[in-house]
Amino acid sequence: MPNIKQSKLDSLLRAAEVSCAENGARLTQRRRQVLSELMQSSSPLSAYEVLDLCNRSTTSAMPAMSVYRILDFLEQQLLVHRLSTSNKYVSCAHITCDHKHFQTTHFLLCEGCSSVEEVDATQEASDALEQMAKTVGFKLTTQQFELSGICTTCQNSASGGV
Amino acid sequence: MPNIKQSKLDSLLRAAEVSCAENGARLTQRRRQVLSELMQSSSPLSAYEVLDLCNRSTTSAMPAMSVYRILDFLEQQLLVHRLSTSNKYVSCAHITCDHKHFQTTHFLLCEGCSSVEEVDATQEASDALEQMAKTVGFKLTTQQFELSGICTTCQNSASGGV
DNA sequence: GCAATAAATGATATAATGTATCATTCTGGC
DNA sequence: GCCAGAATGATACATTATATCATTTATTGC
Repeated sequence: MPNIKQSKLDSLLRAAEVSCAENGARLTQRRRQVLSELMQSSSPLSAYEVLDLCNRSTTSAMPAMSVYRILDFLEQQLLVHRLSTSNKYVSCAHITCDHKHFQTTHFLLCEGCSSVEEVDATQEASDALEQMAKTVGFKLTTQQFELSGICTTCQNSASGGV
Repeated sequence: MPNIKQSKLDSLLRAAEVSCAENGARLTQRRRQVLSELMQSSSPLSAYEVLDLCNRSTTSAMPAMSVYRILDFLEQQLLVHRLSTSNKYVSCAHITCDHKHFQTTHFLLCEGCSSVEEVDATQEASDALEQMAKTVGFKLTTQQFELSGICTTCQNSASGGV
């Protein structure tokens, strides 16, 4: 389901390439391929789903091992995020902007269409959660959650499908 | 690591049995065994870790299938919780009290000792998160998160281990 | 340009995790 | 005791993830 234009995809990939270069890393052909599949997907993909997509669009088969390695790499580069509740991956929504990740990015998962919205935590939410942890003596290290809900589109089309 | 007394364990299991009975369900031998292992563990356990523990303490081997079925059952009965970030299970901290779960229970995971603290969401936190979702049109369905941090004990023993 | 080195990927095997399916045993009600 | 339904056993298999070593591809110094 290619829900973005080719031109948009190209500019995203170019930005990702620059981002890698700044870290002294390279966005190779394979990495670009994996990232591209994630960018074109409207919902999170599992490692093997990515693998299948890659092997569908190419003649040379990629081994599972490579996908896991590449996903790890892309995650380190903050180009993709791993959703721990579903064990799936999404491409970062902030590749083209100068957004910095401070471990306060949240993911809103739509139960209707499986789409994902990436949002920055509000100060109020961060404070409230920190305070909550504090009452039992915990010191939070990361604040990155996955919240389940229903997106605008699915709320309107009451059926809740794609 | 049996970090609770036998008497405490017994009373927990008795409470669990009553709780099941109220729902017209039964806490069978196997279910009791699985629940007991989780209660005695100071940290979350994976399905196969539970399986190994069960098969260590009994002569008759339990198949993996049973563990998954039983964990599902116990989760439905709200006697155990599944931590989605780690795919592990913990026994509910509120079995003996009259606590009701409204999908607003959070889990604080200690990165030092892997212990888990189960806390109720504060009103402030719930509101702040709901508000945050609202800004992008999301309507939250559940609020149950897993927050990473450092517990009191590990903060004090600066080493941070068990 | 070319060898030496490091990075990335390929290839294979295997470990770990989770589920489908049907057979068997256990339980409570009659 | 017998029956219906619940629970568990047993087997096979699907899915997901990792370990390991070989090979290819890029980079660097010369």
